[in-house]
Amino acid sequence: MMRRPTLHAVAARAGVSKSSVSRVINGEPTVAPSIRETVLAAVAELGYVPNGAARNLVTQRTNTIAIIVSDPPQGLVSDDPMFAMVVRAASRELERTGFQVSLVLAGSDDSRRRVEQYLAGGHVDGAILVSMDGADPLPASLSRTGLPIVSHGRLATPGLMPWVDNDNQGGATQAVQHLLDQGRRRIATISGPLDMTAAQERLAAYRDTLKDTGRRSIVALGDFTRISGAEAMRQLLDDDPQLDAVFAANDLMAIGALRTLREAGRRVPDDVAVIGFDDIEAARYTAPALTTIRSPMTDQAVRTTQLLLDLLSTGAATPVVLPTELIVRESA
Amino acid sequence: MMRRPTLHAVAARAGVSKSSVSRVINGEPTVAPSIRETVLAAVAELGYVPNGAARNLVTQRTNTIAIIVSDPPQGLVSDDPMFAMVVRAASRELERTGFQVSLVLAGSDDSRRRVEQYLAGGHVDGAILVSMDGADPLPASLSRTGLPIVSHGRLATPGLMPWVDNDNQGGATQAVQHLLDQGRRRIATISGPLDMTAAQERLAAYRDTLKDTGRRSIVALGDFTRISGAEAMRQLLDDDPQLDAVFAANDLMAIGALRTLREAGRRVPDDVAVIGFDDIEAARYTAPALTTIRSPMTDQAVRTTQLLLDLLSTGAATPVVLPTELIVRESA
DNA sequence: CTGAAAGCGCTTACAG
DNA sequence: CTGAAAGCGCTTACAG
Repeated sequence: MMRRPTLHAVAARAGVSKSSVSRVINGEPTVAPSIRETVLAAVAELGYVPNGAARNLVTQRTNTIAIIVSDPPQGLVSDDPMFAMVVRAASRELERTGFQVSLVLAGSDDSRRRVEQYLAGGHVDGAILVSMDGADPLPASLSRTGLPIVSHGRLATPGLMPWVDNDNQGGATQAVQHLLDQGRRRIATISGPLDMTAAQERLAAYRDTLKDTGRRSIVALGDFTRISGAEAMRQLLDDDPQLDAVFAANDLMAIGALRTLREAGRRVPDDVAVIGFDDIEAARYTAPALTTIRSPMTDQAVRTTQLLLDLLSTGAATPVVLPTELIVRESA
Repeated sequence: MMRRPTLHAVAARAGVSKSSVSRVINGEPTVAPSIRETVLAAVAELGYVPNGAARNLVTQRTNTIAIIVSDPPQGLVSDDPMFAMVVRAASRELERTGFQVSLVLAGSDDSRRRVEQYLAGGHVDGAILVSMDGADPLPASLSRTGLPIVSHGRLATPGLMPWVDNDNQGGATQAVQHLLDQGRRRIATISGPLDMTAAQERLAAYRDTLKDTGRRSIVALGDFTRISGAEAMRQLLDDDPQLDAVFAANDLMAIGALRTLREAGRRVPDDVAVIGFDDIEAARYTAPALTTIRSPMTDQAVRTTQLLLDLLSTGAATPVVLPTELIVRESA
């Protein structure tokens, strides 16, 4: 493979100094038009493209941002539309501002260590962290690198870094209140894994809202996947055959619950009302269509990215909470 | 922000030469144990991490692989489980072998140009290309960079680079044959966008299989999204109210078709049989559960990655086709 | 406006 | 086994 042309080669070809070539390449205004022209011609002829590593080394910048997804072993990330949303929205946003995206999936302890090395090695200018697990050591260790980092989602430990999240508490309250307004009496919930802040907040709001009306909580645990929702629903039906409503902490689990209810011969919403959380695309295609809480996921990812950009430029940024919205369809 | 320690600082601290520090860092065996120890101690004390840019510059390697997703404006990628699968499987696989992943979403002409610059700039050692659109100029232009690149999915232009794909033709034939075996007489199809090779191959197999039995084709066009499947189904019902089966070229469109059929009061599979393609997770949760063709998406992504690794090490690699499997559930 | 020179932080022959 | 020196390909003060 032929070696790619360097700045030096371009300078020789154009008959000017390397400094001048560099200035033209970087669009500096202080270059005579005649020089600019010959340089540009030489660049085109040789097919010159600046070497990234050399540039990074001297400028101490990389123009790349890491998206770090702390993926628990069970694989939250795998099939969750959230993952694609975040990656896509963030990466579009970053591209618009001239950044490259480096994606890091950190699952094992081992890979977590590598992320730290990676950030410490100066490979990126900043990072977006997606870590839902409250027990995850990554946020703390990454924050110690001193690099600008923002979190997509509130962190269990406050003060580590700025974050953007949707209003989990408000959304869950809306959901349960909607069920209450419909006259539902035995309202169960399928919670997400309790080491995730989003799951904690949604469960707490469910509990508080019911408590205010003197009703008791009926809780089954899932892990935000469809299958876990189906299983939790089965358990709920065993525990309390009389229940007439379920609030699933996300749409995926609601979809699983819908399947179990169908298999058990319960009609939705006639026998049991079901409400989810997130308003993923699939919620419009379930039978019956899923009533849910819209959490602005794409928007959240965009805001997270913007927050990072702010942090990068001003050095300061404050958390933001995005409002949710009740979307009434057929299931409740 | 304090400047991070350099090799030089470690050498000074340990009282040895930079060469020795470098050797220890890189695990070279030709280092006296005593030196190794003092160096390691100094590294730990100072919290030294090698600078990536400097390393890349001198070694002419980056240890990073780009995953380039050529995302058409309509946003194939957005909500398609395929996207997450590929990114996830490839990135896990690459991490295991010590590579970083750089994710590039190339939609616009503008961003396509930037990808080329990025690759030409020596930022990565190789790339995985996900480009479904047969008219996409990216495969050709990227292949010209001379970098090792493999394609996830067969390319319209042969010979550009090695690829991995599932057996679209075989799978579609299985699907239509299954419908035929059930005694279905008017079998329609919802095709994917015809500039994508997967859609072309699936449609061609549908046509060929029907032609062999003297039946006529009934085709509606979608773009691989749920909504397009719902719309295509509506049109199909208008055009031919007598149809008794539909082969959707992917599961997402089949899910859309299911909704339209439900709204139109058609029972599935009694009135109309529906079969999809891909066997995404959601196919198990539709009502009725979706009969489909399993295309090993995760497997495909893993194989694509391995192919790239082969190419990187041996300089040669040949295309691979993965077999599909009929998964019979309730809808057909 | 232009060029010569220094330097970014590493690795790697080359002597010893 | 160890160290001094050159060099990877750029940018950026500094003179002129």
